[in-house]
Amino acid sequence: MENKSSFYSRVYEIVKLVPVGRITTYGCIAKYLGTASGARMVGYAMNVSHSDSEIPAHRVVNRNGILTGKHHFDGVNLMQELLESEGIVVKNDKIVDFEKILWDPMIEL
DNA sequence: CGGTTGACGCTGT
DNA sequence: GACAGCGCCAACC
Repeated sequence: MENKSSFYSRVYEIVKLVPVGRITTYGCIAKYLGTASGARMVGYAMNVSHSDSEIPAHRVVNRNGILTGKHHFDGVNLMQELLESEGIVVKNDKIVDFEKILWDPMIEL
């Protein structure tokens, strides 16, 4: 666990801890980091996460369970494909049973 | 050191 | 119920 001062590094660690078949939200991560209002920062951190191929950014969605960041992937369908590949059902760019598979670091940790 | 940005969230109309 | 605007905080130029 590298203790990086960068806010992003912390986000990476959280996302990496998300188990397969589960997802988390920007707001939950932001809140867990102490910056509840900085949900945008979490999303921005994911953008930088491209340097780290170990980060399943597709498991991170907005608080509605919508694949808001799918546009940032290699392909618009890639994000949904990855989620479905892990057993997550996605419909209309939204995660089905989103609340059921939601993995909240504040609760799980 | 200051301005801009950004994969969000909430409240108001 | 849908849409728009504002706020937040941290990194980047």
